[in-house]
Amino acid sequence: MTSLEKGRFYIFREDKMALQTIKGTYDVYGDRLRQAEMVETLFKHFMDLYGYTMMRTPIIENRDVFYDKSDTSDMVTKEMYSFSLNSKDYITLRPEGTRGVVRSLIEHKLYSLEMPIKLSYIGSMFRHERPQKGRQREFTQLGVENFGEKNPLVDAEVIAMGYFYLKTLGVDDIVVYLNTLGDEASRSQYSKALESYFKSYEEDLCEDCKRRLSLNPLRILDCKIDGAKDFVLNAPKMQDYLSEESKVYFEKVLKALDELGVPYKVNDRLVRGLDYYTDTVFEVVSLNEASGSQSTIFGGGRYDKLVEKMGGPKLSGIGFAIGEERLLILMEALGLLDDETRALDAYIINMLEDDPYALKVAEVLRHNGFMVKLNYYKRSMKSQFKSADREKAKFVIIIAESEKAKNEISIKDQSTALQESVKLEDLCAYLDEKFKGENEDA
RNA sequence: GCGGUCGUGGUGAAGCUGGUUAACACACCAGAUUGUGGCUCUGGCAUUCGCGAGUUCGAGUCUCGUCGAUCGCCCCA
Repeated sequence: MTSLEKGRFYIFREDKMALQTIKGTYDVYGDRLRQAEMVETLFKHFMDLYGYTMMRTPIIENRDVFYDKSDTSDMVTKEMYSFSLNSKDYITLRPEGTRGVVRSLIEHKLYSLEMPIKLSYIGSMFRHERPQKGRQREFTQLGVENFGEKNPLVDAEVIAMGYFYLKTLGVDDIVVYLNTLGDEASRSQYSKALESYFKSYEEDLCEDCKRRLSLNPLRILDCKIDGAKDFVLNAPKMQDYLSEESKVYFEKVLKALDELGVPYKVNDRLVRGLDYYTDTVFEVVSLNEASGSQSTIFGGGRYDKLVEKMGGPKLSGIGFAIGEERLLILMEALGLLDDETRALDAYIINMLEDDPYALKVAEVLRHNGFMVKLNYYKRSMKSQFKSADREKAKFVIIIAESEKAKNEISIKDQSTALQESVKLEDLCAYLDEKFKGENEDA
């Protein structure tokens, strides 16, 4: 076999695997796409209500936008899709949205705008993880970022916005968890205290926690294996390491949420995974079993040092991201997604062969705002009626030689089964009249 | 990255200890009904069981590999 033959063979059949989506990625179409767009449309509406500006940043960024030597999270250390085209400059598929927005904020000096700066985004994120329900390698986040004003009212507004967004979608079966990690100094102090405390129990820790001990001891607190053990429950408490300022700040956030009617649970073992969080952190968890083990619908927190760390000015920030696919899984379980195909206004049964006449009628109707499909090729009238049923057409229009000769069409109201003849030039007015009546009834 | 389960048509699936025409249902197409559907009846619809190799006289059924899905760990949205 020559290399050319081999090559051609390869392209067409030898490796069939090349013809499927890569692991953890999916094609989205039809009902599923409409549902996703519905969720996104409401999100954009909420952004208008709360004064956020939508933003699109590139899906690929320089690796350093995300990569930070001090960052211990798995996301940064082992889940990023990074590659290099010249073995020098590394490019990364964004694993999250916040850092791209911060990069943009710094690059374009958006911080000269009036504070707070409210930005939001919708887009694909990429993480190289083992896929499972609610966890894909390419997934969609709806996120918000709020910069430049450190104020408990801002925290409360951000959390409330996310909560009311879910409420408006009809989502319940959720719980909002809140915690405060304190400022950076108290967080690292606490972290050290935990490390030395757990050091003496090292033998009793699970394998994962042994690893966490030096990496991020806070995570031991919410470990599923060790979390319930006595020595973990008796570990030093965050509260004892918080500055008075942080405590007061957190109290104010809680009070504002009470005022707004946002239910929440304070969970002092809530530790967010990304290293840049400080002070207020929160997540919304689904209690529905359909969500499986990936039950966090959205999560976020305050990140007052991130902008500065990335080379920008001292600028506080808070934000969250919603996992769109997880949200849709929950909504489906709650029966909030409808699969209704959109009903057609009219379906044209076309008995003419090789004649654009019916197409012309369809165009006239479409130009007048009616949703129309038509039959293009020779099929029995019976099967064309079946198509009309499947499309849930409100009216069926029949066009054959006799109609064309008289310059009219036959039109049948599917709800009443009444059929009449209408002059072509009167068709739009006829339908307008019909639909007007229908709307008044509704 | 680790462990468990699974992979048959457009869909849901049957297929027993390997045996040779791959059930059944829904959907779809055609006809009965040559310009009128949603009921009924009749017929059609998987050269093939994710992909590849092996064992065997013979594999959808066994073995290995691989790809994918799923559940849990881990991680996080």
